[in-house]
Amino acid sequence: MTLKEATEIGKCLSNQTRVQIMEWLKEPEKNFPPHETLKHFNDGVCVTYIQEKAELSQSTISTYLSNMEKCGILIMTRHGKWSYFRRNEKIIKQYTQFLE
Amino acid sequence: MTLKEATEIGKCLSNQTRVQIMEWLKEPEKNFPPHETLKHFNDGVCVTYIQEKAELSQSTISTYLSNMEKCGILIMTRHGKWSYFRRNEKIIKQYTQFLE
DNA sequence: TTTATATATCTATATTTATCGATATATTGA
DNA sequence: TCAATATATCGATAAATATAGATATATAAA
Repeated sequence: MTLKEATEIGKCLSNQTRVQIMEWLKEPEKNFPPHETLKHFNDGVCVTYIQEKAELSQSTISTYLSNMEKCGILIMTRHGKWSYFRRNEKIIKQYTQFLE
Repeated sequence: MTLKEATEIGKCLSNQTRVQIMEWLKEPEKNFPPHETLKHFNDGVCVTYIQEKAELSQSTISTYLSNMEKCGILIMTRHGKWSYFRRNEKIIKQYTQFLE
């Protein structure tokens, strides 16, 4: 992991809501209602559920999640009209190892 | 570690120079000249050396280091007119465990 | 005690980020 | 095809951060 990549991750983790989202996504089944279409959380949680729980506008949360995916800490999977986001544990591990 | 505390650390790690400083402080003897007064790096590196290497103004670096100490990732030790800064590995570990 | 040096703090301005509403795009279902 | 829904993107403005120079403070050295 380069300095630049680590800094991009740091920027995503410099806002309380975004850190909170990372925490929520550790346990989707505990923090979110079940999806109607997908019967599991294997691919994470859809934007709408995250937005409702965060209580910020849809556009704000969409931008957050997009940037968090761009820097690698989230993985997005599209199913039909839904975008599901989950943690990218591999990159998160690389980041924490970089810091230590 | 609380969400708030983790976010404060994230803010410190959201700037390339500050992340760079954290990296430099992993190996002070490799990245900085020896101090004239103190003959070791046990307490870290003085502000002036960090400032010169970072090539930003003294006030900027002083503020950076002060904030990094406030959120816990650095430890400051004062010796005479010098302030020495070193990594706080314990808090860094707590932070990375929080993220994982 | 005066002077020099290291660091901290204050004030100001430029830049970046936060956040929203509006709108565009994509997909599904009627 | 058309309407509804989910998400993404755009444009604007408010708030926060970056950064410097000036100045204050603390300590050491002369």
